[in-house]
Amino acid sequence: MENFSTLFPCPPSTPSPSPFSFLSMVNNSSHHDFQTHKPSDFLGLMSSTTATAASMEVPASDITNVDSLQTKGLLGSDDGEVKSSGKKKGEKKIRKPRYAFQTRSQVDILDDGYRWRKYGQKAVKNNRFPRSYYRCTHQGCNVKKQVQRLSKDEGIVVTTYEGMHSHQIEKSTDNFEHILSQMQVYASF
DNA sequence: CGGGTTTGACCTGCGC
DNA sequence: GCGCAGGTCAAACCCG
Repeated sequence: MENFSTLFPCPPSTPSPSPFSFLSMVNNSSHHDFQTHKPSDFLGLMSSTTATAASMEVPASDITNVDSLQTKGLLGSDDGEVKSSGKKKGEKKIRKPRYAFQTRSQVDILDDGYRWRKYGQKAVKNNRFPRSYYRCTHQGCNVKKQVQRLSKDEGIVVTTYEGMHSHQIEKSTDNFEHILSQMQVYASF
């Protein structure tokens, strides 16, 4: 759980069906090309973002990459094999790469434009907040996400995405696009 | 009535 | 093998 890959590829000119299009690249091996940002720089910028976003009613206001996460057991690795030795005899269990955002938000759910259905909630060890499990409701799209609030800082919500969307975004995400645009700015540092 | 949420049970992997 | 923790299922429930 220590070594996660970069969270914000955000290539400047990628044709995308949604602000979260970079999630569609998770099955692309090139995601290793993306560089990690220094968490200190990143978080430093975030504080200003928080104020801005808060005044715009966005659901989530700052975003950072998982390299700064130290929550035990919160995330898997980025190379598709989340479990350390998660393989079955005969066929190996393929786990999709997972990508996490750390966001500072009053609400748990980021309105990323896709429709999600909650399918589970679990209490997490060493965390007084439960982890929620969501699946994309679009037919044939089995993207999942987990949402968890950090117990050490309850203002921070970690959203972990697994898989890629196979469809267009389903509703307007003006607010979220604004966040994404800000993310790109930060990513350029 | 359809779609989403809640929640306890169940499954699986892992460490001891 | 056992117990624990994470992840998923599915029935019941809720709500527009």
